[in-house]
Parts: sequence; C-alpha cells; structure tokens
Amino acid sequence: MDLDTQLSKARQYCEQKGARFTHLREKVYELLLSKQGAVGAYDLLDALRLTENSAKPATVYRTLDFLLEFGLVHRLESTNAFVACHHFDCNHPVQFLICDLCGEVKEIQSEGLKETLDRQANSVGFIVTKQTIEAHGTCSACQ
Amino acid sequence: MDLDTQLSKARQYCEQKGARFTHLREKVYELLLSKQGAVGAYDLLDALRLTENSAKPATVYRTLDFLLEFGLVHRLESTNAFVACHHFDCNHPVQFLICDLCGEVKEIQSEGLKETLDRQANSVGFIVTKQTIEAHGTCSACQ
DNA sequence: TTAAACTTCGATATACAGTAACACAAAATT
DNA sequence: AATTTTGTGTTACTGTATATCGAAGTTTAA
Repeated sequence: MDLDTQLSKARQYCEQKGARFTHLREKVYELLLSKQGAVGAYDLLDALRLTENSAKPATVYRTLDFLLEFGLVHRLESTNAFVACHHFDCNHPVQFLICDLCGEVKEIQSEGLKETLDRQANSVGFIVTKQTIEAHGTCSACQ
Repeated sequence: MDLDTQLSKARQYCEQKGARFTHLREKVYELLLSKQGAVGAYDLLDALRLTENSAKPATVYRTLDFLLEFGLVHRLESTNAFVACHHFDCNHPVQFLICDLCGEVKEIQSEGLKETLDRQANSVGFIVTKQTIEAHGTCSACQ
C-alpha cells in the first residue's frame, strides 16, 4: 500500500476514534512510514526539523506518545526506537524480529507465543497486561 | 539462600571461569542481590557511592558489563534496569515477569517459549541470536 | 456567539542512560 | 624483574526522556 493511502487510512482511523490527527502527528507518522527499520527519537527529530522548524525533543516524544497510544507506531524496547505499524486497526499482540545487520524490523503476530507467555505467567499467579517480545538476529536477506 | 552464601557461590563461579570477582564487582552484585526488583544504573550508582567514594557512571556500567557477560545479572530492556540472577550456573533462556505495582521481577525459564519464538522466526527465514521476552502486569501478591 | 473547559503545542530546563578516551595501578605472564 | 593484560579513576561527552508552564487552538455548552 502506498504512503498516501496509508496516511488517509490513519486519518480516518483517528477520526473514527475521536482523536485528532494533527499536522504534527501526520508528519511524524509519515516520516516513520517512509523509513524501513526503526528510528530513534532524536533521528526522527532531525528529520522532522527539516519541515517543522520549532520541533524539540518534547515535540517528538509527545507526538510519539499519541501514536503509540492509538497503535499507529510501536516502540522497540531493546533499541529505544520506533516503527510505524501498518495495520493498526487489527489489534493483535505483536512480536518483532530485528535484523542486527541491515536493521530491518519484521513484525510478526503469533497468538501462540502470546498465549504461551500468558499461560506461563498465570501458572505463577501473574496477570499480564503488556508483553514485550523481541528477537535479534539475522534476516533471510542478510544470511 | 542468604546473601553471603550467594556471594561466595558467585566468587567460586568466577574463579572457576578464570574471571576476577573484584571488590567492586562483588559490591555491585551484592547491592543488586539486596534489592528485590530491578535497579536503574544511576540508583545503583547512588547506592554504590555510599561505600565506594570514587564511583562514577563508567564505574557502574563497566562493572555491570562484567556481571552481564558472566550471567550474574540480567538487564531488563523495557525498563533499562538490572536484576541479580541467582542461578547463573544454569544457562537457559530467561523471561521476566515484572509487576508494575510493587516492582517485583520474577525470572521464569520456559524452553517452550524460547522454542516457539525460534520456530516462528525460522519460518520466515530469520535466525535468532538473542531473545528479549518481558511481561508487565500484576503479581499474585498485588492482586 | 461567547465564555469555559480541554487539548495541543512551543519553549526552557533538567533528569536519566550510556560511551569514549586516556592515565594509572594492580595482577598475571614471561 | 620486565612485560603484558586487566581493572580502575577521571573527565568529558552523546543520547534518551520527562517536567513544567504558558500560549494558542478546538470543542462544549450556556
């Protein structure tokens, strides 16, 4: 799907949820969509500053907080970086495969993985609210 | 197991591996053992400074690097914090249950979880070298 | 249609996390 | 004893993230 289509899909999604897809939010989401791989907040800030002159760290983090809240982007905990999500409307658990050579980030959805972790946790009386599952390694293209 | 026992177990383990369990390394490991839950590097630094007057960020990070390398501590990617490992001698994959209320960190070992992730990755041609699996939620005591 | 309430954004400052580089000291190796 | 390796002290810096406060823009409801 091309960028403009993806953007209007996001706009529509936000409107439907009663959230404002402001200029800044659209811009940041667009920047993330346009990169493959994950981007650090300060790299994103540098890119953003090319068009949004007044952008500062807080600008980026606030905007990312919004996008994270609505599932438009994901945060990679193991690299402190952010990736656009292309299918925010389906709300399944997400896991990431991060290639340490080319930086590619592949999002996978394994119900099995989620359920195994939930089950393991429950068996010791722990209730899971959020999972972080990330694998580092080498993608097929880089092998 | 009490603290002193755990410390001498660590000392023995290091000697056996030809690694030096120096005063600093012992001290940092001891501090981590004495807290339940995970500790941030700078909190650790503050605690360390009470006895090691000259400690600086690099001191802590260097020491943590050593302890991480030998499996005496783990790093939580989702909180940038560190926890002591009590059974460094058995070298299986590790997952964490992190209680967001009391801060307790429970280490679990699920071969199944590891293998499921490996399998999912392999099925798209991805070779995993390192896994990060962390669950946030509520522990049994806090419910 | 205007005031009140709420959300977003700009700006500054600061806290927290991690690394690079170099000098010196202590152990281990020869 | 001399050499090499490893560990520590120190300074300086880069990178990551949040708190606060006030101004500007939107929405709501009188």
